[in-house]
Amino acid sequence: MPETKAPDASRRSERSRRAIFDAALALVSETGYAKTTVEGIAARAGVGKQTIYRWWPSKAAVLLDAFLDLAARTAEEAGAAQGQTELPDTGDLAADLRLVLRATVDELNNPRYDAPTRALAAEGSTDPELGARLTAALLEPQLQVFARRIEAAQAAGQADPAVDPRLATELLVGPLHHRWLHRTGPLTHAYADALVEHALRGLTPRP
Amino acid sequence: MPETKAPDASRRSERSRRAIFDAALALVSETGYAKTTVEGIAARAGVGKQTIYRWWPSKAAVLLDAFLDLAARTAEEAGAAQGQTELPDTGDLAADLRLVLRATVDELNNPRYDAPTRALAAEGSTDPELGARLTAALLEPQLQVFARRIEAAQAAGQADPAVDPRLATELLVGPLHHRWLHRTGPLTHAYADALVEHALRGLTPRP
Amino acid sequence: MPETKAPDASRRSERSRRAIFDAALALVSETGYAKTTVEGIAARAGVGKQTIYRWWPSKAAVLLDAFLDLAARTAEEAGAAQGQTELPDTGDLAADLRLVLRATVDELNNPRYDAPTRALAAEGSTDPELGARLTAALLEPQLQVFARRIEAAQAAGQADPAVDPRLATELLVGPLHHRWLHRTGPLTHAYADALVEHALRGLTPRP
Amino acid sequence: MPETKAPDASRRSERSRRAIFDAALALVSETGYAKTTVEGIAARAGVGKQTIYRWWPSKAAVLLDAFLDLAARTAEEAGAAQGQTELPDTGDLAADLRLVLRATVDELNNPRYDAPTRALAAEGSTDPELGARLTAALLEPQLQVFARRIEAAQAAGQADPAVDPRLATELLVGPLHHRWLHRTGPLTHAYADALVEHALRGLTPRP
DNA sequence: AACTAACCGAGACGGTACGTCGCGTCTTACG
DNA sequence: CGTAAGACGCGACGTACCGTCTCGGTTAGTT
Repeated sequence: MPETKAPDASRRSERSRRAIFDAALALVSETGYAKTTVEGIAARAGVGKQTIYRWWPSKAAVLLDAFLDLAARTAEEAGAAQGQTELPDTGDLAADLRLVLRATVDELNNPRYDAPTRALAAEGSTDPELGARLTAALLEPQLQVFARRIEAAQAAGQADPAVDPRLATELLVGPLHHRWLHRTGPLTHAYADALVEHALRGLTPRP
Repeated sequence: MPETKAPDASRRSERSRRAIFDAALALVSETGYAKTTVEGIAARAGVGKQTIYRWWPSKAAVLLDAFLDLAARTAEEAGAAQGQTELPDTGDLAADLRLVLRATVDELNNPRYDAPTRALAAEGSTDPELGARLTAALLEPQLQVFARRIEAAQAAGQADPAVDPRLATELLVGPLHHRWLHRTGPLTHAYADALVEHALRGLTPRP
Repeated sequence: MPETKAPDASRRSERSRRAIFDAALALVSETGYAKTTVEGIAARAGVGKQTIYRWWPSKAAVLLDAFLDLAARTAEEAGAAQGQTELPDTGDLAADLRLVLRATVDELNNPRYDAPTRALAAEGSTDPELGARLTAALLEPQLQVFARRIEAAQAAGQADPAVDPRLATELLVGPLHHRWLHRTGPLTHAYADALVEHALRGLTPRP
Repeated sequence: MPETKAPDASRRSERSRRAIFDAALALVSETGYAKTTVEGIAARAGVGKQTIYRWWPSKAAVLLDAFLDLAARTAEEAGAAQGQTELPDTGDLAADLRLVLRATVDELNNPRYDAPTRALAAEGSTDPELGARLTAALLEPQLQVFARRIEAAQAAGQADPAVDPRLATELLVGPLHHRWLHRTGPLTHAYADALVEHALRGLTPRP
């Protein structure tokens, strides 16, 4: 086993965990990721540094968990009942995709999420291990929302069954992320709509 | 006067500049961007730290210039005459796009470019100023290659003139970068071809 | 009441006490006093840290008790009946002093005692409270051995009654400890003998 | 060579060196050796920690040099002209020894010297390397003062030439240090005088 | 040909943060 | 309730780099 010393998770202080998440998110929002330090997080959370290092290997890992926790709480208070993993299916594929893509645009425009998301994306692109966790926990579920809706559309004869749903998803999300990440243009609902329209033309079933 | 201290560029040591670029690229490739330090670059280049701080404001700026220099040299020895600014126009839009997108795939797969590119993308996504320089110097020219070819196609009646060439470009490049950055799938020529095909269906002129 | 929290000594685990003493002495001998930690003692003794802190206020106090215990056990198995409190009186003062001083030399040369004794002496010289306990428990009894024998000699007319027995004792023990503590020379039986001789005779040339 | 990285001593900042000495001595006097930290010394001296670690291996080494420096400065402003290494020789051995031993008593009673001296003695008794430096730099010169005077007395027929001057010195200094270190009695001029008298006369009753 | 002003290598400096160690307290589960 | 175990807040450790700041020692471009 690669673990040299496994702390007893059952004795973990929930109080500290929460305080660390809050402090981490607050500091990243206020001063940016680069200027956020483990020492600073510990001080702000009223926690010993060791308590951070006991449970996380790096600043990035702390922020990832903090962000995951934030997302989970947000989702919980929003979707609550039916679970956040499901997507709308009104029968109108374009309309449904627009809805979700517009939501994605809103999220990327939300300054509360922007800073940590950029920081995590940056760190994840460099650190493969963290990138994998990040992808699995945040990106993949979001992509699945699109992919499943497209599969449903294919089953219903509304979309070309020959197209890989995965590629179709990337056709929608890829340009959006690209524009966001490189700040090469404004992220608007109109842009989301245009993306859906042009991506769909490629998916429209052949007569 | 914005500059507090303007070093005399005419007396600058070309020898040191080269050595710093080489050291920076080597260290980023070998140990990663995060573990690369200004001190390390200076030591490896056999250069005083001050010589770095005299000409660049940050590690990222050094790496950006180093990478730009690498790209310029590579382009020079490849395209020689007219350089990378021109694009093929065989009359077959799909074929031309495939050609360039496949080249992009090859570049992203080249480990020599992978590490610095990721590092710069990461740093640029966090630091807006650097991001702007990065986009202007590296990303934008590449996007222009696509955009101009698409405009030419529109002028020639091979593509729907109603589509924003910029958006069309993002439809091609966005998914590719997304997959590369998040390592969510293999980057192959087949993938490039599929991207071109489905993006084009959206661009095909209406009967 | 001076004690804020008086643990019930009657329920104390003798097993743990022994284990702590053994671990403490072993660690001090093996790695030195400075590198010996309460945590290390607890781990080696298979004991919770709290069990140490419940009964001792500091690392030095543990070691003092451990050393006292060691001394007691050693004395018990050696002197058995009347113990170390009595001294030989053969009528020959010089011979008796030589005997005891040689024993002291042997003790200081014994590596088993050397490390803890040094550690305690060091700690005691800095921490007055501990120093007092240390002196009372270890040093004073040893000095009394000499002082009483000298008093007896004075009573028997073998020694100048004008001399303070205490000072005479220090004249014997002081140089020995000095040489040991500062490692300024070898500790041998010959040295012990010379000390006795000159302390008794003085430096004044004989007529 | 055992040195891994030798800093360039010629570029050393005298300003920092002085500030570190002052801070170290002040802190030891004010809060005691145990509570004095390298971090604290650095902060008080307005110096980076690395500047301390660059030139000294440990807190004890800093204090040793600081104390040596203090002693040197004190000696300089006191003995100035003829050099502090020489001793009085009035022809009366007892008087001369009393004079120097009384001075030693005064020094040990001086609170300015007491704390650092105890700390160094403690550390030196545990750390052989430091102890050796300490002995060589502070203790040995002091002992030489006595030893040389006694040798002169032997040459002049005032002292038994058969006695090892070294042992005679220890007979004087040992008891004094013993009493000081273990706080087993008051350090007075009377005590110094008594020591000289009995060391010279011996304990043997006069005929 | 000497002067001089800049860059250059080297690296010491005041700092900040790192990740680790040990302190002494507190909490949990067991006997 | 004493105990083994160990998480916790805390403080200091010794190290790594930061970006600034002298130091000589080359190199130009004047004088």
